[in-house]
Amino acid sequence: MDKYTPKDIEAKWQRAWEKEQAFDVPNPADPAAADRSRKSYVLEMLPYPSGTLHMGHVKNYTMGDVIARFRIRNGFTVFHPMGYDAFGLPAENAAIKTGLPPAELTKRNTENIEKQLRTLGVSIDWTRELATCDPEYYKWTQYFFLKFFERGLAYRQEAAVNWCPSCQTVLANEQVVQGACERCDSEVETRNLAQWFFRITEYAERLLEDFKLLEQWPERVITMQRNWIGRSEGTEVIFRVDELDLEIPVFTTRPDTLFGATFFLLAPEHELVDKLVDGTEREAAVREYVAKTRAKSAVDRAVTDREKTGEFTGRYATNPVNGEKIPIYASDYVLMGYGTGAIMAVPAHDQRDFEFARRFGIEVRVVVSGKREDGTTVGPEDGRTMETAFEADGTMVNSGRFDGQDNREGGRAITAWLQSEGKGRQAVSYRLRDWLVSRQRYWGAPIPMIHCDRCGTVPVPVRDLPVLLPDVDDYAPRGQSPLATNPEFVHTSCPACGGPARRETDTMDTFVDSSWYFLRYTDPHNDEEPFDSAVANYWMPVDQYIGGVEHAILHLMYARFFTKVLFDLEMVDFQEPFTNLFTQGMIHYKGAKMSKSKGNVVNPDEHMNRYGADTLRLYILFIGPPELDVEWQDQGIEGAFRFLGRVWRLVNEVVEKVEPRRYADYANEYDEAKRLVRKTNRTIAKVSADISERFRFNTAISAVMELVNDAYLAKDGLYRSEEGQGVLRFMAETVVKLLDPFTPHICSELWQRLDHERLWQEPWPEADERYLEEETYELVVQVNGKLRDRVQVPSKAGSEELLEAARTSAKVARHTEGKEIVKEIVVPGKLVNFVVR
RNA sequence: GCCGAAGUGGCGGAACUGGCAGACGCGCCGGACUCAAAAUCCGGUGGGGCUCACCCCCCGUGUGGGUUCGAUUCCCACCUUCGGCACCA
Repeated sequence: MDKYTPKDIEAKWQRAWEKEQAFDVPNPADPAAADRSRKSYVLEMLPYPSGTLHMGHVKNYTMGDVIARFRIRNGFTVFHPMGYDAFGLPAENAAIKTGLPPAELTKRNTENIEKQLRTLGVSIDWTRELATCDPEYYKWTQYFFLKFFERGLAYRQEAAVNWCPSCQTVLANEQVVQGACERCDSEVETRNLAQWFFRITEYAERLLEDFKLLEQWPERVITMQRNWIGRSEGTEVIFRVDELDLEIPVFTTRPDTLFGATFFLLAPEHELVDKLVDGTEREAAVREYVAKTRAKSAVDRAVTDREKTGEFTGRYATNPVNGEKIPIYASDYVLMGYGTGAIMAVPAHDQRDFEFARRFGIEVRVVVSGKREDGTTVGPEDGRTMETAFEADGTMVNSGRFDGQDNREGGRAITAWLQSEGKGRQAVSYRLRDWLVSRQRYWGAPIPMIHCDRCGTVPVPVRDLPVLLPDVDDYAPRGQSPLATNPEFVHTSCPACGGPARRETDTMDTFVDSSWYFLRYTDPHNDEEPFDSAVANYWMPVDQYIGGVEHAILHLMYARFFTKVLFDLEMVDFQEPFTNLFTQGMIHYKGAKMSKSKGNVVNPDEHMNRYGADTLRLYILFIGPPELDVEWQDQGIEGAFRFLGRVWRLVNEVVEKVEPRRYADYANEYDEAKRLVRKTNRTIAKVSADISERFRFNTAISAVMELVNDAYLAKDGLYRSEEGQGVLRFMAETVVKLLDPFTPHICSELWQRLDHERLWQEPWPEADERYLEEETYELVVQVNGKLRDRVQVPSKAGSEELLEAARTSAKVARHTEGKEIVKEIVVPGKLVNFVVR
């Protein structure tokens, strides 16, 4: 018998798959009429080509490959494409360091990644490969930008935005983590800049609503998105500044406390702040406060336990419900980005307002009385003495004609009254903000807009797309896009009036690129349009999407948003891009997540060289449940390799000792043989269920290991009879068939040696019902819930029979002797329990 | 602070609807093969106790309670770890 040499075997079968175009799936001739019931779109999140694959990628693509191969063999037409999220900062930063153009560097990296993916043996339709940095691709990204612009969904506005001083670019809210840049961890600053936004807030309600279409999404991903969108219901109340004849709306979730508003706050950035203090004696102090706030970093400002600060504007707002005039302050605990940037402050019933009021000596007026959690009560006169705000529900007091009402009901009544008076209305507020998509960096898709002094901001006509990314000499970020340094790029003529004009020099956030790539796969070479709708409607939505949970909000929410816009544009006929989502856990090493900075990275290439792709694939799935974080163990992979060696020797021995195509009729087998037939069938059932139902690859693999272990123990006896040999051949073929999705190379090789061909097309085995049931089983016998004995009983035995069998056990008798049996519990198929006293 | 997930041998992890805790793998121990080693094959391996040949008993799934004939599984409280959000009015 020859040795198991993964290198040769893997190269051999990778060549075979390529030559046979085993995984290429053409589009149907008439996609609109084609039957969609047997198609399956299996997709893993596309990699960012950062040089080499890491273990997370290996896990991701192996999992996708198992699903894809399993579905192919279950008769599905599996659509399984691959591409590269090739724009982005790292390539640009590397370019700055090495001087190599990002395009060149990226090309080199994508080629390397492709090679690695092929070495890993994933079943990809390579004819559909794409890179988001190719002009043939980003032409259409720009096209969508124009479509969004047409619909008013893309707009440019000056706003306080997140600025990363190290990346020298603005960032979307989603890319700021705890006040720091998601990429480089630098503290993010706030700057007022004119930037491009996508109006994702307009889709907030639909993004929430359509969670109901996503039954197979992990609950936590949905929860994270739901929290991010942050819908809250409340009331908009209009306060007036009579002196200046101004109206300032505020949003509140507690209209019931309106009578308790004793002051009014504006975010320091609020545009009205200027107006309120202009030319007054408070002007200097307020302006200084505003300036101080602006200088504060996002991190500092987010600290919640620092003392409340603010500055009186000298103006008063009129409370619509009682005509009371309350002082207006500017304070930095009011955020410009949420609600209206202004709030009514009710210190008695909001802890933050309470702290502010105590500090500034403002009246605290209780308008809801009730019981605190600690049992003490808060009454109408307690405003002066209370030490914390009372935020719970109760009865309304100090609230004029609403006194005595339950506060929730009273809140509704107040809202209704405001509405009838034209002084307020029911309102919904979202935490979600519009998606900031412009970046002051080089390596991205140029935003296809032109600034003309006469016509304003004008879109580039579709026929002029793509707006090609020009060459520049210097990629270094200097606070404006490097594209601005290329005069030939910047200077152009206005598409509207023909006069001289300047191109927009910002590029798009790379999350725009990855918000529609799954659609381009369906029609990747179309140069007339981004994709043919009928073709996209045929393959989409993605039946199974697999990726890291780190994209729970960013990519997954943006892609959902994009799909909904495309639905509204009537380019697709579905509202959600990914029907099922599986989020994989991370691989830890030495107690921490693998990262270059920690120096605990395990390089997949090394292991592929040493043990082969099959071993790596097998181990990475065997290591633990795919959705959880797991710990990489260096010696563990050795075990996976040993197991494949065991399979190799077992199957080859069967090939040598058993004539081809010898199968026995197992119906009348002797015990030894029958046992292995049963085990084989049970393994088929277990592996099939584990793969299809819960992605439990680890237990599927261990089931095959058990079968192989049993086979080793039984084989020497079985070789001696023809029937036994038939059973062994059946076992060997089954092992190869079941293992194929995990370790396709060695399985294809063994399948060939078993005198068959094209395992990847072989129908998935089905368990024979007749062999799933045993004739007898081990009945557990307990006394008072404690295990005392096990007895063999016939499978068909009834309760009486089981009790009888249990009673005859000597071990049981020892524990029941001299005691009274008060109860007998019989669970057929499982156990008998005697309760004694 | 709020929301969510998870705590099981020396380690990674099993246990489907409440019914044999520790499957499978790693590591370790022992045996076979060998001049020897590696590889391979076979066996053992949660802790403690005992009048310890594998007979038997007790304890044991983060902690403390509860429901139940019976709880890793359900309920309550708490502790720890990880992830998300965090002055959102």
